[in-house]
Amino acid sequence: MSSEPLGFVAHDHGSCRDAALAAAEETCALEGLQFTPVRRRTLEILAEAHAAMGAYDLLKRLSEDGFGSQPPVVYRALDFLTKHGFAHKIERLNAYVACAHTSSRHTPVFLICVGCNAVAESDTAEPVVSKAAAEMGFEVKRLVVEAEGLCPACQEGAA
Amino acid sequence: MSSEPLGFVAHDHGSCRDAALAAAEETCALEGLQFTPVRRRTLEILAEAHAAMGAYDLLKRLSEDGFGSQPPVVYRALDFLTKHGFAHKIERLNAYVACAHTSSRHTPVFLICVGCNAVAESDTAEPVVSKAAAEMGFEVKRLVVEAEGLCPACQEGAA
DNA sequence: GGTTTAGATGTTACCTAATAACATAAAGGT
DNA sequence: ACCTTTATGTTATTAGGTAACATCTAAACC
Repeated sequence: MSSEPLGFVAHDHGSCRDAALAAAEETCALEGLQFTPVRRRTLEILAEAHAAMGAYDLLKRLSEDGFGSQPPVVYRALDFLTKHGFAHKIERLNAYVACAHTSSRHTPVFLICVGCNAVAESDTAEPVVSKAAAEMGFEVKRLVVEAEGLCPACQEGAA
Repeated sequence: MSSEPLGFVAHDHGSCRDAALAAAEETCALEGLQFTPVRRRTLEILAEAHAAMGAYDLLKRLSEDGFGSQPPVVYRALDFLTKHGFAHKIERLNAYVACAHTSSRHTPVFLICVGCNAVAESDTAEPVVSKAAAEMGFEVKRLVVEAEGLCPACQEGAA
């Protein structure tokens, strides 16, 4: 459960959740951030799902758990989680995932399987773009790299 | 107007439009695709705007021009244009741009200026991801690479 | 202890993005 | 001419996201 790419291999999602929560808890304590019940629960749901979830699915789960039922509830929690790197938005899917790299800040690359909707997170995309950007004098603040395709299991299924 | 990165330099948008339309026209003739009035007009609007446009802004323009006024009208045109590479979707913005590389198929990298909303398109991102993907046995079908930041002009403005 | 203030949570109301399902109208092939 | 495919248009609905405002809680201050 270190920072190596987790990929599409089968594994225990329970320990993913624990790791994600523990990491967030620690960071929040360190930086004086409020890891409140909604925020905690939101991350927990994401980490357990271990897949990209839409904001409204997430919201339904939250309201079933006794939290507010209106969109701002979930969007504020997601703002917090993404701002501090505990979760990421998958732009291609308008959906959210718990961060799989509990260690530190990074420029994630997402691999989205169109067969089973699993999402794997891998590190270090930075170098790719910097060349093209530099040529134009463009200063990169944030980078989105998302690959759609087939994970190993779904490649077999397709054949 | 070749396939070199156009970037954020000032240039004649009129000739961009002509180039984009000519290229689409040619490809459609070659491949037996129907470059119908709505599709043509949609690409034309995008190419003239020379910026990312939301689907609903585009739709308003189309309906003012006498085409249908309901969402599917524009989404179908956009499906056609993006499927054949005449336009691209900017996932980060839920918006669409005419393709700046009239020549051939490519894996575009988009540089999105958060200062002025200009979008530049550059080529070749492929190599970046292939390594991470290969490590996990992931087969990439489509790649989204979008950098947010500041273009040269807006960097000066910020200072 | 009581007060002020900032941050968090909840609501209503609304806007933008996108798709499903169905009817009609042209093109294209035989 | 006839049939089939592709394209266009509609209505209706779902998903994604934000603005504005009221309330509550917890530090921080006196």
